[in-house]
Amino acid sequence: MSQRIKIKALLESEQTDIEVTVKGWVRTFRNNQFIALNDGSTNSNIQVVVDFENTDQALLKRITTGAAISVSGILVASLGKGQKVEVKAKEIEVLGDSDPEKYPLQPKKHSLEFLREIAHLRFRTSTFGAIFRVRNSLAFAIHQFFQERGFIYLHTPIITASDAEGAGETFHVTNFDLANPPKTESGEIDFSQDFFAKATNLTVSGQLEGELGAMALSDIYTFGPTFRAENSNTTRHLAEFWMIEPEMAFYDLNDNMDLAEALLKYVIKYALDKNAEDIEFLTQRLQEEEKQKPQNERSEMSLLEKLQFCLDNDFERLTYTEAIEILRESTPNKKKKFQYPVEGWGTDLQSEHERYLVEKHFKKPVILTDYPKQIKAFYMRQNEPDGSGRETVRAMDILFPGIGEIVGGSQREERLEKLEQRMDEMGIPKDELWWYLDTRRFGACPHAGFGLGFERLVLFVTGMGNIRDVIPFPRFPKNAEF
RNA sequence: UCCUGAGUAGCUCAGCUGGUUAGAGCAUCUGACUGUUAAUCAGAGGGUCCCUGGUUCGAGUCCAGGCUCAGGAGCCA
Repeated sequence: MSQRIKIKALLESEQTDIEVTVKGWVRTFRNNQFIALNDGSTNSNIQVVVDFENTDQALLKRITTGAAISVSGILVASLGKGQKVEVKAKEIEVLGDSDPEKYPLQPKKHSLEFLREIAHLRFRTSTFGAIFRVRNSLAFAIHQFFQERGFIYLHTPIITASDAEGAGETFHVTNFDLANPPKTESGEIDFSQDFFAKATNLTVSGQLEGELGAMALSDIYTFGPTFRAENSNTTRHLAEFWMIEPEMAFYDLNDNMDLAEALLKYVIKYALDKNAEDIEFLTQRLQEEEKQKPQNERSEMSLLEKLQFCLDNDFERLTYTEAIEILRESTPNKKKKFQYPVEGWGTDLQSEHERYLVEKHFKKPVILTDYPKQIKAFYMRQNEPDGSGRETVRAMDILFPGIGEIVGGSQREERLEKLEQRMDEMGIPKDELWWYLDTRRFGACPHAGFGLGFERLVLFVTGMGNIRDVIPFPRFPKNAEF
C-alpha cells in the first residue's frame, strides 16, 4: 500500500494513473458513489469514486458525513466536470464512524452563530478551514518579517504584578482559596501570603517589558496572548487575544509608522500568495453574505480587491488636529448626521468619526498621529505645545476599513523628568514601576513601538465580521467553553 | 455596562386581533435511480414553542422578572 498523500499535494500532482492513499473526513457522499473528502490541507475536496455495485452494503452505510476514512485507489483524470482529478477507490476503510443522526454538521449551510456553539467541530467547515489556514500564514509571516530584519523575539511574562499601565481591567491570578483568603488585621485580603507574595494578574500588554529588551537588544518583538477583563460585547473585542508588540531603540514616530505599514503590507502579501485559494473562497463567501444586505450597505470592493488595494496604496498619514478639521468640515457633521457632533479639540474620536475618515473620506487605511496628551497613555512622548498651547503626544493609531483601530503605538517618552511628571499627573505609582524608570536613568535613548491586534488583522484579511470567528476558541464575557 | 432586536423540529425560519391536531424548506431515515457536484423522485420519523411566575375558561401568542444570542455604542488591540 502506498503512503498517505495529503489532498493539497494530490490536487497539485502532475501525474495521473498512479496508486495513492488518502485519508480524511467525509464532507458529502452523493449518489452512493461520490465521496467529497477533505483533510484540511486545502480548501478543496478530492472526489473519491466508489464502485458501489462491488462494495459491501454495510461499508457503504458507514460512509457518512463526518466519518474519517482511508482510501486507496488510482488517481485518474475525472470523468465529471467539477474537478480535474479524482480517486477511483480500490479499498476503503472507515477509521472513525460518524452517526449522521447525531453529527451536528449537516451537508448544508450553517449560520456562523450556530457554528460558534460547536467551535470544536467548526474547523471541519470550508469557511473555518480557510480562516485558520490564513491565520496560520499570517502568524508565520509576522515572525518572518521581523526575523528578516534582525528583530529578537522576546517572551514577556503572562503573569505580571504591574496593573499600573491602565490598558484595561485585569484578570487576577491567585492561589488563594477564594472562599477563605487570608486577611490582614484591617480586613483586606493579604496578598503577602499569596503565591507571588503580591497581587498579580494576567498581562494586558508586554510593552513595558518589551521596552526593557529594546534598551539592550535594539529591536525586539513580542507575539503572545493578552488578557483584558473588560465587559466588552462587540465584534472587535476578546477577553483573550494575541498581540504583536515590536519595540525599537533609536526609532522615532516616523520610523515607527514606516515599520508598521511595511509589516501590514508584508503579511497581507504573504497570505495572498500563500493562501490564494482560501482567500478566493472567503471572497466568494463575503460576496454571498453581502447579497443579503441592501445595495447601499454593500462594499464597493471585493475582499480580494480590498487586500490588493491595501498593498498598492500608501496609508494616509495625518495628525489628530488635521483630522478634526476634516471632520468639522465634513458633510455629515454639517448636516448633523453624526450621533456625536465634532466640536472641540481634545476629545477622542468616536467610531463613527474614524469610520468616516477611513471609509468615506480617504477610502484607505489611515494613520492618525499626535493625539491630545490628555487622552493618551503616560509613556507617550510629549510634543512641544503648539502656538495655541495645545499639548499633544507622539502617538499613532492605524485605522482600517471595517475594523477600526488595528495598531496603536507611539514614540516613547525617554526623558525621565517629563515621564515622572506625567506619571504624577496621572496617578501612576512610580515606585511600582521602578524598573521601567531605570531605563530612563541608565542609557536612555529615543525609541518607539506599537501593538498590533492579531485577531483584528485576521478579521481584515479573511473578511469576517466577528472577531469570535477568527480565533479557534474565543474567550468573551460569559463564555469559556472548550 | 447601555440601546435595539431575537429565542418555535438537528439547522434556517413562518405561525394574524389569544382558540381546540404547531407548519415549511433543508438535514436525517427508508425505498427507487446510478457520473453526481446544493443530485433527483417517492415516503417516513422528528417539538421542554428559552426559563420562572402571572392574567385568562383557554397562552407559542398578552404581562413581569430572569437567562442566552445577535447587531450597534462605550472601553480598546
